[in-house]
Amino acid sequence: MPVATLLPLTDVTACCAPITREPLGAHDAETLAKTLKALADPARLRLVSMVAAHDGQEACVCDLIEPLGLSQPTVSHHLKVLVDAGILSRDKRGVWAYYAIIPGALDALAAALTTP
Amino acid sequence: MPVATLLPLTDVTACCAPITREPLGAHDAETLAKTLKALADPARLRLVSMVAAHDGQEACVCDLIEPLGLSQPTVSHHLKVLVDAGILSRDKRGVWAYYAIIPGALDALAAALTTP
DNA sequence: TCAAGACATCGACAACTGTCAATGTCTTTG
DNA sequence: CAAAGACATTGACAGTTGTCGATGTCTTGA
Repeated sequence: MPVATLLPLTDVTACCAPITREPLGAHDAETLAKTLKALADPARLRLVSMVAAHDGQEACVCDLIEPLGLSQPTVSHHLKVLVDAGILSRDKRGVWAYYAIIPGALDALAAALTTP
Repeated sequence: MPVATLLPLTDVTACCAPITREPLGAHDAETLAKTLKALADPARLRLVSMVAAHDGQEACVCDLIEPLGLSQPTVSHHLKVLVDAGILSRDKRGVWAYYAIIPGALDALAAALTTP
């Protein structure tokens, strides 16, 4: 398994200048779109905000299923999308998998959307 | 035709607190997701940045087709999605339709993603 | 070693999305 | 009025996505 696949699929942190500064190249647009797509879903937005608001800024899947109102496989799927996008981190401790927001990820995304 | 459909389909400006402050409600998540979905496409991201970087912060469809490399109907379609999401405005002058970024729209979106 | 439980993965299916060719609408100009 | 041109709309199609039930994997505790 190549190392690259262990890294976030989309690294928006070092992606591109704010989109209102200069025309976005095709490649940068693809990268930024992938990250935005990961966030552009009601269930995933709620997951991110639930994780952020949880005690210790982390939460396990079992904390998220019931308030979200979706099945366990679906919640796992959404969390995987967010991890692959570099928005959440996953830390397996014992039987539980704890998810947390990667510091700076959302800010980097926001920065790409605005004029500084 | 009810008046409501003339307004932006998603009004993220007055949508919700930053998603990292408190768990997002189902309705707010839906609203925010709709706006993000509008932006979460490479072609539309490039359109937004091309419009922003164009002379006078506005551009007509004919300015955008060739650099984007997509067909005219497809470009029109993407522009409509962005207008419906409240990100771009459309101003028809003569034969041309000029699109511009609605001031504050992207900033409101960015603000919803970060802790202030 | 076995049972229970937390989580991930798989397979399937309906719904949605991006794209284009063809066509329609409306404005300008000859 | 007729022709040309800018843009929107329609219809169709392939590809993607969100969801769930069923099943697999791994850890803990008896």
